[in-house]
Amino acid sequence: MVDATSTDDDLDRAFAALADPVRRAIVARLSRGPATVNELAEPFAISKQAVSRHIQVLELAGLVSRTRDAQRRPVHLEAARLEALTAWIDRYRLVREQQYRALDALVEQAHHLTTGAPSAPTKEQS
Amino acid sequence: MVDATSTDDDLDRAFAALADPVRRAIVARLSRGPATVNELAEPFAISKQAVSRHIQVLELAGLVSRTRDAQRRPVHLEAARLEALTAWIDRYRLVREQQYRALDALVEQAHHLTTGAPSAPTKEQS
DNA sequence: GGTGTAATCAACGAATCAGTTGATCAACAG
DNA sequence: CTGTTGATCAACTGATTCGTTGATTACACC
Repeated sequence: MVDATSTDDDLDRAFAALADPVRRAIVARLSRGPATVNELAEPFAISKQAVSRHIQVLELAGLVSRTRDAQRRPVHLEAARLEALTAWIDRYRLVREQQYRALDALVEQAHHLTTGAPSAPTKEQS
Repeated sequence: MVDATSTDDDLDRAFAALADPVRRAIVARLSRGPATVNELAEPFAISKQAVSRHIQVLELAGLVSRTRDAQRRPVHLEAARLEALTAWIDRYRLVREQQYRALDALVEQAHHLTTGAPSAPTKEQS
């Protein structure tokens, strides 16, 4: 099992890496198996160098790794880092928000009561 | 019941929003209930205006929403968008990569064979 | 009205990023 | 050795981002 707690820097790089449609497409493509830079660059209307840089960003984020085959450098997806991201999100997505939502309204009311102010009857401004 | 398939732009903004330790800390804090800008700004060594902007980024990403209470603007976490992110990741994290990993080595071998080159005397998979 | 508080807007500088083109490196093939 | 292919490096530009300070809006209390 992978270390569930990534450093801030790890998360920074990983989330930032996925904040780009080209890089997400590369991840999607790699989930179906490894590919070379040329193969990955083909679907896009940008230069091969740009794709190479995108891959480097993904690699620094730990989302992919590169092996070696002669001149080729097949890129592989690193599922572990993806799981680290879901691990982070899962900590907060099962939110106990709903109940607090109602509580928030109560606190608001309480504030008006303690300050003696009448609770505003449907704020409308002009 | 949120649309499980977010647009590229939605994902861009959401992932980018989480690619910052301050904003992630805000999300973490909000998972324990709504808070005002001042409350959210307190733990950080940056100006209140900067935090306000961070919240705006999160809001544009659909990760939080703001209600209204007099001068205060309590910020609430939007769990739905977080789930949209895990939904995207989950599509690729259960990767069939491992099997392709081995296949990759085979393809490499095949390449050497078809080109008549002697393959490295290493790979042996029973 | 006037004061104080919560929050945003506006303008600015420093830093980072995505893309480009041109040169370079490394591994083959002849 | 020469040529070709796969891929990266280097330098440059335009756009975006993060933080700052100063001014401004919106509301509440007196």
